[in-house]
Amino acid sequence: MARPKKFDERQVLDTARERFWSGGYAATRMDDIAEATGLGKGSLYGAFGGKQELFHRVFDDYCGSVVDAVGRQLRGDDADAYARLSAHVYAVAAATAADTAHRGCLLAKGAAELAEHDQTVAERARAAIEALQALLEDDIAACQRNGDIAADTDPGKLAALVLAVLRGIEALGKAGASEETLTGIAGTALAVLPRPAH
Amino acid sequence: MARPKKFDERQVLDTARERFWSGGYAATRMDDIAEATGLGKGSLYGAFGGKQELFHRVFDDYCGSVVDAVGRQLRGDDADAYARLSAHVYAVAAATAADTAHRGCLLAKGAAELAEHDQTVAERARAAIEALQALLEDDIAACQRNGDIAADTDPGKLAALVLAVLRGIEALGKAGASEETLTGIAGTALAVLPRPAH
DNA sequence: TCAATTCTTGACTCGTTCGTCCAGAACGCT
DNA sequence: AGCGTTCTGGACGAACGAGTCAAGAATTGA
Repeated sequence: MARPKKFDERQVLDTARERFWSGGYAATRMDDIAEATGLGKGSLYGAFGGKQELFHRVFDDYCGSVVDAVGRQLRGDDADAYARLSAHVYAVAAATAADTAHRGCLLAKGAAELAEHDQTVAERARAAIEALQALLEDDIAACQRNGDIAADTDPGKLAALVLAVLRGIEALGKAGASEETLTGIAGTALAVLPRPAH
Repeated sequence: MARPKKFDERQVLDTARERFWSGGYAATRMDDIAEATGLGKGSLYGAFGGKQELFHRVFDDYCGSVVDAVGRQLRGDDADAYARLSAHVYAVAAATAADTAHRGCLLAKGAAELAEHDQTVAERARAAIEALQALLEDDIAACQRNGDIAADTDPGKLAALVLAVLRGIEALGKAGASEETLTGIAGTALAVLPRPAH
């Protein structure tokens, strides 16, 4: 019926994510993205609408994939709940330390740059954070059922604390903290979680 | 000898801070700053050199004032060390919640936007974070001497954890967390700090 | 008062960047 | 093959923003 698209939308979004991630929104040029993807600007605008809309697509995708990935790391049987929590916290510290370019997380970076002036970004970020907290809360509740964490503490409160520590690890990583420091924070955070008596 | 400056450098820096803070670096125009201060662009460039140099001045100032302010909150006698720590943690949560514009902290925002590509900003942010950690460590060590926190935990590790929580509170605030959530995190973080036996 | 010096103003230059537009290409259907 | 439709590429327009510059203003010392 009509000429089919020559490019893979998924691939273009990935490339755009890469650019926005390392440069930020304002500093990334549409021409960059066009060149990086090999697309002409006409195709780019035709397919995605404009810079802001493209960023929203990328940001949404990113938030979704982060929540998915964390979900895969945290969901499972009660028996392994604490091991999964511990692995996740250390994984975030390691990933942040390994990010030598200090790009941090696009969720945090995008929110920092745009949340104040872009309602859509703000809302999406809020939703993603809420989802992450829910995942943590479920896992912590499982830890409590399994006797790995004291049952007399509100799992929601502990989840909020752990989430804050994770976001803090990333912020410190962006500010140049060493891998040792970040791993140390992960360990200390896990160590101070209240254990059941005996 | 020569015509004296008509403007107050301090005031210009404050105005520039305001602009950079709410708009970010890339999205803030020198014309904006010129208009906001009432200065002509010539004076602005004559006095500060250029956009990047002006931002560096603003950023340095900001980092210095944050470290100073925290220092004033945390330094004092051993007897009040825990009260000061507690007050500080709650103060950060309250301040973040009160920041309805979700601007967050310029230190975090600037680092997020520029640390990857601007060596000077990265270095300054790292130094500020290190100074904050040192202040926390001193206060926590005082708490331990006074018997408010278990003495068998490395104060440096606890300080790193608390710092991560504080940075995390701010990150969550920017993502839209409620005052209740933020205050809750502050309380939970203080509650899980290890107490001396009896 | 005059000269020397530094500050001020805003118009100007020049590169940059978003978004548009259009001629032509690729495809499926008849 | 011919046609309608959609995609492609890149030239173009228009606005914008960083930094410059030159003419004039304010000030002190002689």
